[in-house]
Amino acid sequence: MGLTKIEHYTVEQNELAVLTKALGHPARIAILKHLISIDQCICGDLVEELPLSQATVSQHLKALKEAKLIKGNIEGTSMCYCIDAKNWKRAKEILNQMFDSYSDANCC
Amino acid sequence: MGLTKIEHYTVEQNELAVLTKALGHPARIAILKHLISIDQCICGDLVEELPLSQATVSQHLKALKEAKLIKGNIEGTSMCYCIDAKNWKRAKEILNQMFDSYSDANCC
DNA sequence: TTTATTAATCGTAATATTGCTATAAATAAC
DNA sequence: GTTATTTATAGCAATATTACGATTAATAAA
Repeated sequence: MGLTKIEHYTVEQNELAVLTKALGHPARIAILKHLISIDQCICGDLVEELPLSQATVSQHLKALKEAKLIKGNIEGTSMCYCIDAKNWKRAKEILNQMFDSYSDANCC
Repeated sequence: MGLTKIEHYTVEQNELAVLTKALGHPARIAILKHLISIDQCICGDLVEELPLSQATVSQHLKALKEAKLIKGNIEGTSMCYCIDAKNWKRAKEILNQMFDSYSDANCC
């Protein structure tokens, strides 16, 4: 089928899944790390950083934007993509909430 | 194509991508949360918890196992799936390493 | 106005994922 | 041995993802 029935899960579960799914590609990880390392960015730069075509990089940027991990501002003739500070923090929080809800089990 | 060329990225980037990709489905998030909440588990229980068939749950468990987020031990006639404590900690660490490498940019 | 530059989108193809039913394999209970 | 129980796997169909080249749209430069 290939169709995830999101209505069967909680809002929280879907939020975490959407977030991690957006992170789940090395190119998108690479984009985020690059954005972090240089503090700001335009897409042209990224295409040179990545082993991908301009169209593919644009698609990955769109995915990151939809997950609100980055935001894009028009900067004259090009786009300035940046980490979305607010949602970056929230992403970290909800992930750590999950990680921290586990404390060594007494089984296995 | 649908084929990610992992050889074009760093080991670190691929590790993060593999981890987050494994987390990127609400059913797998739900499985992890359930495992955490009850400290131990057998698959039979899970099938009743989730809106999925036994076969599909088994597949998701396999994905989580391959990402080393959980481990399965044979427990008599059934399987005992648990959070993989060591790798759970590592997962948290490498994700936080990324999250913490960002500190509010001075752009946008 | 014409010509670059930049980034998004369209169309396409290959591969992956999701999910099911049916089946297999392994053990436990009878 | 036969029959349940439990989990994994095979096989299949539908949808999603990844990636590309080509095109579009918008602005800047000439």
